Amino acid sequence: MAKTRRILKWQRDPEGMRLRILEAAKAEFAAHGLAGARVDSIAKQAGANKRMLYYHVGNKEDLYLEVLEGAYEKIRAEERGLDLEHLEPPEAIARLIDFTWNYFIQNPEFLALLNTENLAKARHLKRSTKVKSMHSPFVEMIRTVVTRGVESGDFRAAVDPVQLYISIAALAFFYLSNSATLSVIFGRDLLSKDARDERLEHMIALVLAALTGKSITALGKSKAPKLQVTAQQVTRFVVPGLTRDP
Amino acid sequence: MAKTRRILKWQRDPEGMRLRILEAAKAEFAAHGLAGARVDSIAKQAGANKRMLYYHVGNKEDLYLEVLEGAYEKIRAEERGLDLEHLEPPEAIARLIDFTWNYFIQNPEFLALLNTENLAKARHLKRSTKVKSMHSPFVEMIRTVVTRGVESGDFRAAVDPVQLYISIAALAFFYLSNSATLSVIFGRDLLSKDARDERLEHMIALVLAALTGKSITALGKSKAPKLQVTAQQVTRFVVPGLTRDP
DNA sequence: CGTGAAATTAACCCGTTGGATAAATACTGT
DNA sequence: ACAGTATTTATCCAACGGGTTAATTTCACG
Repeated sequence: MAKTRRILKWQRDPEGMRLRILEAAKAEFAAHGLAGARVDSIAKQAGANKRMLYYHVGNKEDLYLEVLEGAYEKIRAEERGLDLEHLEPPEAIARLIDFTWNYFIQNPEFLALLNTENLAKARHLKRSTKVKSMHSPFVEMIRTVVTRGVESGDFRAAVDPVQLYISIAALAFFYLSNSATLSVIFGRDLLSKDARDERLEHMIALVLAALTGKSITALGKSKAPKLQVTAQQVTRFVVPGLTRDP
Repeated sequence: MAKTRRILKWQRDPEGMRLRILEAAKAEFAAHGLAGARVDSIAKQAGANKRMLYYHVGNKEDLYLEVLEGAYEKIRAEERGLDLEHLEPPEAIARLIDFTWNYFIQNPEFLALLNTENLAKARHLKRSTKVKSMHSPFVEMIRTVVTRGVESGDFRAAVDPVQLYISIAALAFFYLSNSATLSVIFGRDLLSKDARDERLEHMIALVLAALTGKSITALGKSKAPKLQVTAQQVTRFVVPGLTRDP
């Protein structure tokens, strides 16, 4: 026949479409922020029509909130998979730092989304019951690790787990989130493989030195020999596929 | 006469106008980011007309870059005023942390502007010869302080001054820049006076403990007496409000 | 004074953008 | 097959927002 046989034009795929929309939205919001994101751009990137966004998710802000919630869900899920219970306290902390670092490296949109939400003074997050109920397991993990460390004598002093958690996140987050401006200021590429390795080593050395009182190498001077837990060991242990973009 | 005597409508003030425009632009860009900022809003906030922005500065991006450069100029100027040469190494580091912390607290727009610029992958900063020539004096200050500290025995090991500089900035920057989302997540106000004091103490304790090897109180437990604090005590002391909201 | 440049205002232009409407097409169950 | 609903497409639009044009007013200087 002439009219019906014009090749199938499209097929239904609600879930798939929804996922593609959210994925595209995540990329767009991460790249341009909330105000800078373009709804049409998200639609095109999702291989869809703008109308689809409103049909499947809602308006721009709904879309944004859903993306944000998804981002928190994802990191919380991965956090739960990291059990530090069976490790010696210093190794547990090193592992925690290593995880945080690599998660941020592999999920740069997460950093951008958090910055965007903070620019908005967490306006959306406050309205999200979902996110507020997703507690990070890290605080409790850290608390028990620190307690164990103090009791075993590995650590000299106790730390508020929330402060430590924030500090570990800070050391990694700031470096990566601000790598663009910092690279310009310092005139060197902070995202090169060497620079990243050096940074990870420095962070682990700094925190462990503070906690244990033992000097770990030279506070993160790269190619250092392997006394105690070196960053290389940990890195090799946790992160096989660290390489990044072209 | 009826027509000429209608009270003076406006007076000339080029420099003043320019300053008010830049001040208003700083506030607007800091509050909404580059894409979210509204040119009309800046004009109104400056007590001016939109046309004035273009007359005195240039288009939106010129305006933004000028604001950004001004922000860097300001912090660099204050940094230069801080001489750490005559202080004992540990005190110099503590002073540096204290300065960074308080500067960030008193200039929150600076944090927002940096985040905005990083979202733009430092696109504007790269084009700014002005900023690229404004090196922070801190890196060299830190280098000499660390060297002195190692020689005097105050510090156990040398650190890359750039890494240390970034780490100090990170500990303060992340906490403040992300205080909105963190406050929601942890269910407590991280910007209260007590919380801020506690944070400052923690940062100083963390860095100095790592550098000197000596345990400074209990890694930043606030009003705590100088007895070695046990984990239980810390837990009880720090975590009263860890339970989550409604 | 009065005149010309500098500073400021008022009004308009026009592409963009978030959002809405309505029509078309694919599936599902019967 | 067929009806009814779920999904998708094709347009449309009113508001917004950056930028411009042109007219108006102030002031320094002769």
